[in-house]
This record gives sequence, structure tokens and C-alpha cells, in this order.
Amino acid sequence: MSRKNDKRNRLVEAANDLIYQQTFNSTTLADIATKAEVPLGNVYYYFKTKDDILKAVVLKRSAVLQELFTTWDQQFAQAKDRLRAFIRHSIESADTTARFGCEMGSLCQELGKYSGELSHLAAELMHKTLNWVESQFKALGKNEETASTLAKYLISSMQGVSLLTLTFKDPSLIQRQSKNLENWLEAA
Amino acid sequence: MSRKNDKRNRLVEAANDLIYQQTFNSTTLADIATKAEVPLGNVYYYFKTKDDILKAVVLKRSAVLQELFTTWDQQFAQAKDRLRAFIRHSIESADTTARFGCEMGSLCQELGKYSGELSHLAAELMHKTLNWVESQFKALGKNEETASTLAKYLISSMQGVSLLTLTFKDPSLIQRQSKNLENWLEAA
DNA sequence: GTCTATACATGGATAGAC
DNA sequence: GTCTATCCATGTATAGAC
Repeated sequence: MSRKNDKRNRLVEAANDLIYQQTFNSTTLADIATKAEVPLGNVYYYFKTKDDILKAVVLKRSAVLQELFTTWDQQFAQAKDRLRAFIRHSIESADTTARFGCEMGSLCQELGKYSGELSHLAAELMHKTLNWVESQFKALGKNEETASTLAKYLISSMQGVSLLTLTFKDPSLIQRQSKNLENWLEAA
Repeated sequence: MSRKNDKRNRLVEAANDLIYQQTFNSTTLADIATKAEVPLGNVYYYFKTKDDILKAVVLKRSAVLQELFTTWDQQFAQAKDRLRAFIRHSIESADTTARFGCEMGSLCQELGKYSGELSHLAAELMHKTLNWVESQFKALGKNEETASTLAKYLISSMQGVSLLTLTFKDPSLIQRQSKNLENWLEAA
């Protein structure tokens, strides 16, 4: 990988973290450049605008998500085990969720208020996630409509608890809920 | 009410709407002043800082919430009917939720990432809501712990669906979920 | 490809006339 | 109490030397 891509990657990585920890709107190009150890003016060689950085960040997140899903698909033969891995994954990030919220959820919340192109960006991440969960429920023998309903239920449950976790700075909320969702999954 | 309070109220009202529709961070004092039809410089006679406006907005929202709860407490003798009113209330705002998210939820999401005093501001609104719902479950004969669990479940469900509603710009998500929650409430 | 210097707009906040 | 003018910091983006 060329040095050029290395710098670009550092910028995307830094932007990803800062956007998560602060919100996109309040993250400045100076913040990103500093964290990536790239001079401010040089940022514009890699990205025409701040929005372009956001797009790159979302693309990156989408790829990370895809990788995660693919891993679980390969690692577990049973759809229930995959969904369990998905639920347990949220436990691992309980502490950071208590500090900054859900990475995907908070971006959807922020960009959802925008009008225009950026508005749909984060929605694609949510859509991807929803689709994967839905396909797992279909693999469990649920019909199209039921699978869709269950997927929305699971995702919205996790998103709701993530918000409470952030609001009250209490990671145990996610931990307890995950247990409940695992039981719910067993019965579903 | 004096003319002074009238102007102040207009500012708080305008700030409330704009903070909801845009986020606190991206709402400027000029925005607020314009919407309230108050000259920019005059804003500082009523509020020392932008943060102070936010505090006033949260206080106002807290009062509105209190009024809502008091109304339901008086209007319905049965706790189940009160909770039903609470659930149905979210249906009424489904369309605006699809555009801007949940008023309380989006503020909690944004301020939750802050450090310092502002971080706890929105949490108080959530806390107030949680407490009221919890007390209704207690009135239904649930013990302290069960009531707390059920309250968190109800609130987080609604918050999660609000986020999906915003993300996919689909008010019907709230409508369907509300039906489900009413059924759940019947069985609880 | 890289980086410094800087243009230009915006936003929070203040001074001070009325 | 009210409002205009303005200060000053910050933020996005560009020009142009290296």
C-alpha cells in the first residue's frame, strides 16, 4: 500500500473516531488533521470537502460491518448462533456506548435531521444491518414479513437501550438487556 | 405577563424548535433571534450565553412534560389507561419524528457526548419520564424492581423505534410499534 | 505530492449609543 | 430595556511555494 493511501487511511481513521466521539458537525478539519498527524492544508489533497471525509468514513464503516457479518456467517453454521454473536458484540462495546452512544445510531440521529445527500448516508449502514439480521431470521424459517418484524424489533431494542446507556452513563443497561434479548432469541 | 417575559418566551420557544429541528450545536444565536423576531444583540439581555438558552429550553420542556403527566394522572383513574395515553401520544408525533427524531431522544444523544454540565441536562428529562412510567407500573401492583425494568423496556422500545422512524423516514414504524406496545401493556 | 500562509465566512459575545 | 456596530476566535477552503 502506497504512502499516499496510508495518509488517507489515517485521516479516515481519525475522522471516524472523532465523528463518533463528538458528532460530525462539531468535528473540525483541524481536529482530524491533528489526530491523523497530517498538516491541515494537506487534507485537501485527499478530500475536496468535509462532506467527502464523512462519505469516506461511512464507506469504511460499511466495509467493517460487512466484514463482521461475513465472519459470523462463516464462523457459525446456525443462524441463531450468528444472531447471538451479534447481540453479544454489543456487550463488548458497552463501556464506549456509555460514553458516546452507538456508533451507527448516533450518526443516524445526527444525519437524519439533515436534508439532502448526507441524510441517506448513515441510513445505509442501518439498512445493511437490518438486512443481515433479517436474513438470519429467514434462515431460521421465518417468512419474509415475520423476519422483517423481528429484525426491526431486535435492532430498535438495541438502539433504544444504547440511548439509555449513554444518557445515564450506565453500561450495565446494555449488559442486562443483552441477556434478555438472548432469551428472547431462544424462544423466537 | 410583562413584555419582557414575552420576548424571553419567544426566544425560548424559537430555540426549542430550532434545537429540535437542527441540533443544539448547529443552531446559531442568529437563527434563534431571527425566528423570535428579536435583534441579535438583544438576546444577551435575556441570556448570558448560548448554554443558558439551552438550559431555559430544557426547563421549559421539563415543565411541558410535567403538565402532560399531571393531565394524564388526573384524566385517567387507571394506570393502564395513563400508560396507553403515553404510548398513543407518540403516534401523534410520528410525522415530525420521521423528520427530526424524538425531541427528548435526540437531545439526549447529542448532549450525552458532551462532558460537563450540559451532559446531564437532557438526562433529567429522560429521568423524569422514566420515573413517571415507573410509578404507573407500581400502581399496577408491580414491585420496585419489576416496575423499573418494565419502564426501561417501554421507554427504550419507543426510543429505538423513533430512531428507525427518523432513519428511514417512515412514520408507520411508530404506528405499528405503538399497537404492539399496547398489546404488550395489556398482558403486562 | 506536501505543507505554509492566508483568504473569507460565520458565530459567540461585548461596547456603548439611545 | 433596546438595538447597532463591531470585536475576536474559529472553521472551511484556497493559493501557491517547495
